[in-house]
Amino acid sequence: MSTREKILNTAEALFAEKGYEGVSVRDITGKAGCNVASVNYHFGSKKGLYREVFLVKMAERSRKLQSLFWKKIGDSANPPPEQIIRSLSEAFLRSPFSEKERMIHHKLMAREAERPSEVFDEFHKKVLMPFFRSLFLMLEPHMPRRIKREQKMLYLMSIFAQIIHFNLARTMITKVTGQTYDERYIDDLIEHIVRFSLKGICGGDGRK
Amino acid sequence: MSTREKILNTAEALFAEKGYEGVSVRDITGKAGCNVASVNYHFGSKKGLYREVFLVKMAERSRKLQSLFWKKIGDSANPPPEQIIRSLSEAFLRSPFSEKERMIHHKLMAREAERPSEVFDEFHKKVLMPFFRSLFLMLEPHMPRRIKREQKMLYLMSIFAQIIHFNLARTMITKVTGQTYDERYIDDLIEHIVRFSLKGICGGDGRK
DNA sequence: GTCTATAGCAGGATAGAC
DNA sequence: GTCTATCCTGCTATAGAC
Repeated sequence: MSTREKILNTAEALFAEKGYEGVSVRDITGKAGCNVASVNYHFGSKKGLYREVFLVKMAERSRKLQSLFWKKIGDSANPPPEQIIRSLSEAFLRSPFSEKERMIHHKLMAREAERPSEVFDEFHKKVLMPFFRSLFLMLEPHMPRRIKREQKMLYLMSIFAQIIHFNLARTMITKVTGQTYDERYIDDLIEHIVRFSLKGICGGDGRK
Repeated sequence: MSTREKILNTAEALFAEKGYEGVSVRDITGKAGCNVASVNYHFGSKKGLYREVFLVKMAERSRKLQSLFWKKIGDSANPPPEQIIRSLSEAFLRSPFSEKERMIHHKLMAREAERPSEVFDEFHKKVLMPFFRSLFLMLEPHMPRRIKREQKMLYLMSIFAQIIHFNLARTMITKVTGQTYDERYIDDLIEHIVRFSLKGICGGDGRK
């Protein structure tokens, strides 16, 4: 792996773990096994490195997650809502990355959702928004008819709220439930999100 | 207001906005209008100040939120699930604080949920856990019968996931939905959380 | 209790050898 | 491209006058 890549990988792990300000260039280069100057050589500045982490690593992973989702959906033009929600939950809670990488992804994403940096606007427009839009179009026919379009959007947000939260607030959840966060438990989580959200959106058991 | 209080208030606003590492003692004392040494005089260290912010300001607000919730519930021994969810959403999304203070509270809380500091354990045991427990006891009878206790706990987590997320990811939500985050919209949010979660928990319209 | 002054160190960034 | 050495700024914390 090139120095550039090593820095990129180390940096995103540390940024996710401790936040941008919580990490120094020396932390990164130290852990990556190269000298302090290399960050400035390759990325211009610490800020430039963060930007690159987001626009390269995060965007790449997002595209992978999205294509995994579409693979689960298959080529059905009109998939049942249960399949949509389950595919979404599985894509974001289980695969195709290591659990460490999944955490990195969600932590960085949540941080940007909460306090967007300059990079986020571009990322949002190019990567997130198109995906949200097609999800919404698939789910919208299954929602209650009478409510407004803006309120319908919230149904989608509620699903993501759970996915993000169950990925992030892991420490709190294990404290509250007393469960360990293993593969077995993640299956339970997915099952729960599907059951809860399906009823939440469609009411009843989700069948029309 | 005493210097001590001014520091405490300024500090929590800044910690919430930029995170612990993103804020310097100079930022805090500068904005609070006192000298740099005052933090060390009153709180021993920057860490001690953070600790105090959490154990005093956060705990205080949490107790207020919880007692507000109980007031909304009234003295009914067995309130209907809709009332529980609505009271919860209203307590955490609307009142009794300014919108700025509500954001402070949720940002600090989310940060601790994600990456707990030394203070959090104590806070969790004393403030959060008892509240979760009584909420669970009230909601549990309305949940599907067949599932395990640990999975039932997740129903409660799903409600909090939404409350936290709709408070925090405001920037993203306004971007996605195109809505402004005013009082009117918050009413919509509460209405949505109640509708979605009630169906999610009980299925159907929530009536037994 | 509040201030100034300063110690002592860690931060990001750069220059220049190799 | 990679390294060391170094600059300078800004950090936390403390000493000591008032």
